[in-house]
Order: sequence, then C-alpha cells, then structure tokens
Amino acid sequence: MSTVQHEPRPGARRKSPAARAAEIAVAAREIALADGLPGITLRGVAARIGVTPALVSHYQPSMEVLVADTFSAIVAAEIGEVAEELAPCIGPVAALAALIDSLLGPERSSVTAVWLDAWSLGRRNPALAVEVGVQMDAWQAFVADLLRRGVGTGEFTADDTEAVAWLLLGIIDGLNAHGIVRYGHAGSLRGLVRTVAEHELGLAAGVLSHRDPG
Amino acid sequence: MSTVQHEPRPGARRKSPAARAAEIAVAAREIALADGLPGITLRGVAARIGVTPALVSHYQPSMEVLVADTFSAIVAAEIGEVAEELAPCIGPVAALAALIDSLLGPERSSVTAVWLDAWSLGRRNPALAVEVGVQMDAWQAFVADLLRRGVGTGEFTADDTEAVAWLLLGIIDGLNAHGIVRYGHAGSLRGLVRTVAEHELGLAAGVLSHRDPG
DNA sequence: AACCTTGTTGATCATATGATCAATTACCGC
DNA sequence: GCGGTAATTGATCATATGATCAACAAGGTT
Repeated sequence: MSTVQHEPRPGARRKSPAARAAEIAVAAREIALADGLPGITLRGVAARIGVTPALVSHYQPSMEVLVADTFSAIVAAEIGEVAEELAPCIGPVAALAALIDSLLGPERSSVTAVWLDAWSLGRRNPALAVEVGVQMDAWQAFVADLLRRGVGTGEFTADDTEAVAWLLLGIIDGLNAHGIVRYGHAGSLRGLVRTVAEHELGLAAGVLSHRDPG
Repeated sequence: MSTVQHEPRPGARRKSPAARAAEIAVAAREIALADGLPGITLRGVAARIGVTPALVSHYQPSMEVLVADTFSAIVAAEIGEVAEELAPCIGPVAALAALIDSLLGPERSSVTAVWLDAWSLGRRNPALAVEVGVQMDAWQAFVADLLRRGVGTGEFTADDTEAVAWLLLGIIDGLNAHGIVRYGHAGSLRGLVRTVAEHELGLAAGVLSHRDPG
C-alpha cells in the first residue's frame, strides 16, 4: 500500500549486518506508528523490507525485544524532537507553553497510541515493561529540568518540581489517551491545561496562552 | 490457581442459557481483571468454568464482542461502586474529595489495566472502541454532574463544568496509567491532584484534604 | 577467475487463536 | 417412565504467530 518493496525475490540484495539491522529497526518503527506495537510481527517486518521472516528472526533475539527496542526508539525520538522544538524558546515560560501545545497536538496521536500499546503490552512483555519505565523517567526528567530552570529564574513557583512534572505528564498522557477516542473537546482542554500549569507554577493567568486562542 | 473447576467432564451440568451466559460473563470479567482484556480467550474462559471452548463460542457472536461487553460490564460496575461510595458524602466538596481519593487509590490498578488494554485494543476491535467511548462518556457525565451540583450550591466555581470534568478524568487516568509502571510517587501526586481540583473549581486551599495527610 | 565467508533463503515446527458442525446426552414436559 | 428439545461435546478447520536449521548463493578476497 505504499512505496515499500514486497515479494522477497531469491537472492535478495546482500547488506552489511549493521545496514540490515538498521533497516529492520526503521521498518519496525514505521509499522508501530502506523498499526501500533502489536503490528510488529516477524512476517510483517519481513514483508515490508522485502525479506524472509527467517532473516528478521536471525537479526533479533526475539520479537519481544524488537518491540521493546522499537518503542524505546520512537519515544526517544519524540523527546528529541520536542527538545529541538523548545530550543528556540526564550525562557522557561515560553518553553512550557510550547511544550504543552506540542504535546497536546493532534499530530501526536500515533505516538500516543504507541504509548497506550506499551502500557498494555508491558504487562506481558518484561523487556517492554522495563523500557516503558525508562522512557517515562526520561520524559519526567526532561519536564522536571524545565521546571527547575523556571524556578531558578524565579518565574515558576513550586515546592516539588518532581511531582509537578509527573502531574503535567499525567495530565497530558491522560488527555491524549482520551483524544484517541473522543477528539472533540481538545480545544477547550488545551486552554484548561495551560490554566492548570499556570496555577500550579504560580504564574499569572494567561501567561501561557500567548497568541494561540485555543 | 483458585477455586474454579477445570477439566470439562463429559456431560457437564446442563444450565439454562441465561445462567450459562451469566457464568461466561462472570468468568470473562474475572479473567480480565486478573490477566487483562487479552486474557479473555475462548479456551481460557471455557477452562475457567469447566466447559468446552465450543460452548463459549456458542454463546457469543464473537470473542471481540465478549471482550467489548466484558469491558463495559467492568467499567459500569466501577462507576456504580464509586457512586455508592460517594452517596454518604454530604455536599459536593466531600464527594469530590472522596472521588479523587477513591479513583487514585492503588486498589484500582486492575481496572486501570483494563482501561489501558481497552484503549490499545480498541483500535483493532470496533465493538470495543464503541464501548470505550460510551463508558468514557458515562464517567464524564458522572463527574460533570457532581461538578454541576457544586456549582449549583455555589461551592464550586467553573465556567465550563464539562471541560473540567474531562480534565479531572484525564488527570486521573494519566496518573493511574503511570502508577501501573511507577507506583512510587502516588502519595505526593494525590495531594497535588486535590490542589488542582481546588484551584480549577475555586475552592479554598486544603478543602479537599480533610483528614488524609497524603 | 576460483574460493570461501556469511548473509539469506526455504522448509518446517510448535503453539495459540477463533470458529463451525454433526453427534451426543442431559433434562424438562407429557 | 418416555420422548423430544436443546445444551453440550468432540473433532476439525483455518489462520496467525514465533522460532529453528540445513542448504544456498552473493560478493569480497586472493
């Protein structure tokens, strides 16, 4: 259904182990974003890169691990992208506003779906469970760092930045999960989340709603 | 691993269709709470009630539907239990405090896991997707009603009770999802959620933290 | 150009799932 | 007690999954 080569023809192009491993990782990532983590299957990945299932199996200790690694890669990339997006922001206030806007945007729905898959699958996939914990901690550290900087400049006020970081992430994850089922009220909720952040960080009302009317 | 009869012996006790259907529903519910929605399998349910897989299949249009119905039953029961729990509370403030306490408690983790399974599975199970939407709306209606009552008595202040209801549920769902992976910081977060609720509903600080130090 | 390392395949297992259907037999009504 | 309805079974399909391994062949090395 796209520009991927199917049909493994005999004697497929030989590639270096590193290149092939990378190819598999990319395919798994694309599949996960399109069809969710459960879509990562031996035959699915193989078909996408025009190769035998046996080859994919050959490059992976187990599918569980490939799923865990793929989740990890997707979320790590997500954090990286968001960090890059916040880089141009001058000051913690602008950065926080951008963070909330970005994380609550509809374009993140595929990543949100991956998170939901991971929370669900994590109970039966130990490797994935570990990775989920690691990535949650990474996100929390990222947000907590932003908050700490804001407290440092005196712009934010918070007793427990660690907890507030967890709170903000919880709000975002919860509302994004809801958004997968009921897209409707995203608009008014975004504004509400900004308000919550303002309240919990001792900001003046409206500070986080610069130009966006949402 | 419990007091359920396995081993379907030839000529198992005959039951009325209604009784058998109920038995299947109960078994599915127990399995879901113990092993998650994906644990609801033809053979799994059959084994639990000491019956052939064919019989379970005979009573259900499809497993997808049984999963959807089971989810619906679990969540409906959840709402009912919580509603009952809030009944003795005098006034919306006490009710809201009890609601937050109850919903963020560690004893809800199995139900939270079911929610996560449902959000994940819903993408591939249309019947379940519908049921997830319905139950989310039911929860939102329940909370919104509580908020509206509070606004009515003048105890709460909120422009958009519908949106605040979604917000509260989003916070709770998100933090509960986190709690499945990282149980640790539940304590401080519960207090933080109370604070958020106080802020967003125009309540005095600490009003929602009656006796519980959290 | 021959060789040999090793990336790749084809065939095959083992398992788990949902689903169907004729045959059986338990139980209710007469 | 007998008979017939229908709840239940046993056997069987079809499919999807992960995994393994001997055999093949592509491509760099000599």
